[in-house]
Amino acid sequence: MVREVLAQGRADSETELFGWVRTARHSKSLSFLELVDGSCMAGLQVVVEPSLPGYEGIRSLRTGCALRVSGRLVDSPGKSQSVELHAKDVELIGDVDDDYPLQKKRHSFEFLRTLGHLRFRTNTLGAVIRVRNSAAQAIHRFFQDRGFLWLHSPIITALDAEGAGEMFRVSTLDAGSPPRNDSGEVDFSQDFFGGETLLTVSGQLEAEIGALSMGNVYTFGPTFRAENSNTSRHLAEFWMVEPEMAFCDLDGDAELAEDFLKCVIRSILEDCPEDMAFFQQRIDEGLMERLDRVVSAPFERLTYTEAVEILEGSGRDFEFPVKWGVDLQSEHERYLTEEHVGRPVVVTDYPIDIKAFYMFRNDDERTVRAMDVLVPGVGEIVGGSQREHRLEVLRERLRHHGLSEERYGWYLDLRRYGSVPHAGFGLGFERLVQFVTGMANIRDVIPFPRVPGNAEF
RNA sequence: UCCCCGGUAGCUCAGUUGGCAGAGCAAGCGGCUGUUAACCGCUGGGUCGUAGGUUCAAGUCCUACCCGGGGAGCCA
Repeated sequence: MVREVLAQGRADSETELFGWVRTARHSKSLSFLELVDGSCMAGLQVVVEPSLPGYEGIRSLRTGCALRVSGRLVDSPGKSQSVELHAKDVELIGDVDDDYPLQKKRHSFEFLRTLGHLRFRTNTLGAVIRVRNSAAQAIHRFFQDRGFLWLHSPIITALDAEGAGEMFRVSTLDAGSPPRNDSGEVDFSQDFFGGETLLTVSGQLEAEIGALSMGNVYTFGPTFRAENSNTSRHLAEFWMVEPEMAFCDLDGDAELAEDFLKCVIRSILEDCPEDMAFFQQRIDEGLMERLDRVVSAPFERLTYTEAVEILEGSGRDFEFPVKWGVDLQSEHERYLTEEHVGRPVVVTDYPIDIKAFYMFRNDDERTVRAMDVLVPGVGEIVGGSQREHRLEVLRERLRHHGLSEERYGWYLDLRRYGSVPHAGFGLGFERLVQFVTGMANIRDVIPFPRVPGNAEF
C-alpha cells in the first residue's frame, strides 16, 4: 500500500503497487503519475521515462486510470515528496472514459453528493472515511478498555422509545391493500412478526436491560428517524453510541461522556495526523485549536437553571426569549458553548416537563437528572440521563405521561427485581465525525447518506 | 414542515438598464529537459432547471412547479 511505502519505504528497494492515478503530468522527456490507493492522504509519485517499453501508452494516462506499477524506490529530488518510484513496469488495469467527472481541482460538496459512487476518490471524502474508521475503532477501544460489553441491540423493534422521533415501519404486508380488522384499521397481527414493528430510534431501553444484568454495556449501531428534517446536522439513518452503566448516577455519566470525547479525539489525532492536517488546512482553520481546547481543559458544568441565568444576563437579543421552563434553542446552546465558555459545556438538571418519562426525578420534583453535552460548531453532540430506578416514581411518571403500565411491564420489572441507580447517554456518531473533521454538512461524513427524498444505493 | 438564497458549457462561475452566450479549469490536438491542482498554444463544447406569461425582443421581468444550499423546528 502507498501508506506503507511512504511510512517505511527505503530508497533503492524494489516494490509493486496497485492504485489509481490522481494526476498525470507529462513533459517531453518524462511523465509523472501520482498514484493513490485510499490507504492514506498522500499519493506516491511515479516517474516514467520515455525509454520504458510501451511509453506511448503512458502519455495517455490521466486522472482515474487504474494501474499496477512496479519499480525502484528512490530519494526524490522534488520538493513535495521524500521518495518516488522509478517505474520499470506500468500496466493499465482499467482505463477511464474521457467524460470522467472528477478533475484535479476543487469540486463543491453539493456536486460530489450527486456522484455518490465516485466521491470516495476525492481527498476530502477519503480523509472522512479514514477518520470515521479510526473513530469507530477508538470508540470500541475506549469501552473495551473499561470493561464495557458491546450489546447488539435490535434494529427491528416494537418499542417507540417514548417519542424519540417519527419511525419507519417494517412490514411485509401488501402496501396497496393491507388486511384490515373490523374497525377498518390495518391488521398488523397478520404481519410478519405478528404485530407492528418499526426501525429502532434508540437502543437505550434494551441497553438498560443489559446494564441491569451485566453492569456496563454499550450499543453501537445504526439508528433511524423518519423526521422530515432538512438540515446539515440530521440524517434519517445514522449511527449511535449508547453506553449504559449500572450503579451509576448523572455525575458518573457526565464524567464518562467527557472522558469518552477526549479519548476518542486524542486517538484520532494520533491515528490520522495527515488527514487531520488536511481538514485544518482546507476545511476549517480553527479546527485544531478547537480540538486542543476539548482535550486539554475540563468541560464546563452548568445546571439548566444556571444556564438560563447566564443567558438572561447576557444582554443578548435572542430570537427566542429565554425563560425557565422552556427548552434551550440552538442559538442559546451556541451562545453557551461558543461564546460564553469557548469549550464543551455539560448542561444538567432540566425541567421535568420538557424531558422523557424515564429520567430520574430530583428532590425538587421540578427537574430531572438529564444532561446535554454541547460543543462549539455542532451543538448537542451527547444527550443522556440518570434513569428513574424507583418503581413507584416511575409508575407515577408513566401515569403522568398517559402511558400504560402493561405496555411497559418489562421496564417496570427491571425496577421490581434488583433495581439499581443507572445512567447512560446517546452520542450521534456522525456528529462526532463532523466535530472532529470540521465538515459543515453531516451528509459528507457518512458514506451513503439517507435524507428525506434521497436514499441512493 | 417554515423562512431566505440559488439553478447559465463536463466542473467552478461572470453575464450591466431587457438588445449577438462568456471566462478559467476539464476534454481533443500540438508544444515544453524534474513536474507538484505543472505550464504554453489551438480546437470542439449551450433546450440558460421545467412549464406558462409579458414584450418588437427574455439568461435577465412575472406566475407555478422541480431540484440544490443556508437557517429554523424536531433531535443525536
